[in-house]
Amino acid sequence: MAGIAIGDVARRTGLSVSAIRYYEDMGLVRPDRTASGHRLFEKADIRRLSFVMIAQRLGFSIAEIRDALSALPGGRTPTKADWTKLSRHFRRELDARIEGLTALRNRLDGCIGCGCLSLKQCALHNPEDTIAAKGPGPRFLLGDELKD
Amino acid sequence: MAGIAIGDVARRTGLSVSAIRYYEDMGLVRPDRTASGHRLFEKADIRRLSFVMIAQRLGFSIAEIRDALSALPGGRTPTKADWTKLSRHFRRELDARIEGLTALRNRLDGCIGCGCLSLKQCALHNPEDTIAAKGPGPRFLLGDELKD
DNA sequence: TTAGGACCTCAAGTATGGTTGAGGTCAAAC
DNA sequence: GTTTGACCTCAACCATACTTGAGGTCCTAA
Repeated sequence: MAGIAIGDVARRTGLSVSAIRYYEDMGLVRPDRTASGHRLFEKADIRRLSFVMIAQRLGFSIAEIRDALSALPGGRTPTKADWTKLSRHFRRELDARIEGLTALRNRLDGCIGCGCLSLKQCALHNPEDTIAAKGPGPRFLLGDELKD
Repeated sequence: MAGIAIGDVARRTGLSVSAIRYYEDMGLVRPDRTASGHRLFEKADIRRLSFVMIAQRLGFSIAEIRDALSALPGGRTPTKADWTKLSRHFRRELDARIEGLTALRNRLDGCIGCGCLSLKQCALHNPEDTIAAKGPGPRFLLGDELKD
């Protein structure tokens, strides 16, 4: 077969056509082209895009997903073992995020207990954590000199 | 005392001046003004902003935080009990998110086991979940008719 | 052969969470 | 009294993850 058109890929993944084109721009897929410029996808691309959707749902950014996908073999169609390896990587990352969030929640418990939520002794005052904080987070979690 | 200037609030919370002004625009704080237009904050606002920082770090959006803060009393300075109540609300939300993420991770495990990651029988194929999916997520998690 | 849908590119718009800069005012120290 | 730093507003800009629209081409079926 000669390849799958973008509309068919959209129907089969549930993605929008525009999102798929965007993912190509972002380097997540590299479809072939017909002589006239139409994209031609392979079945492996559908798996690839499904993986993108799952990873996004797990909270990973396009950039992170692109980095992870770059670990897939270039020359051949990825095997089940390749995908398993990739999934394990995400599983580890996910474990870390859940752990970080749980730790933060437990500290929030401590703060509920003491009612402080803004004192410098607060257990939440630990800006060095690498939790789920994505994007330009607060430079410090809590201020100091809060003696009210 | 006559109130705290925005620069002092910034120093005491670790927020930038521009972020504090942005938070005012978003309705998270409502400082008084001097006759000449300068913002005057109260100590309670510093606690409020500290709470905003914590909640952001826990992954909540400005809109969610604003909604939560609207539960605080309007006429008087919030008491420790008011803050505790608010924290418990966030704790419940956080529990739900951790739970959702854990469930998703466990399902990912199943998929690693079967190596599918894109088949319609996959346990990850459940678009009805209310997990950490924020923003305009994928309309479906996985496509169908993937028989490769 | 021609109508229609599906495809193409590129630019601009949406939302979130801010930062940065221009242009101007205010207040306290010297 | 004037200068300096902190404050003010408003508009524009950054990144992320896309969508939407304009203007045009391709392909298939009647």
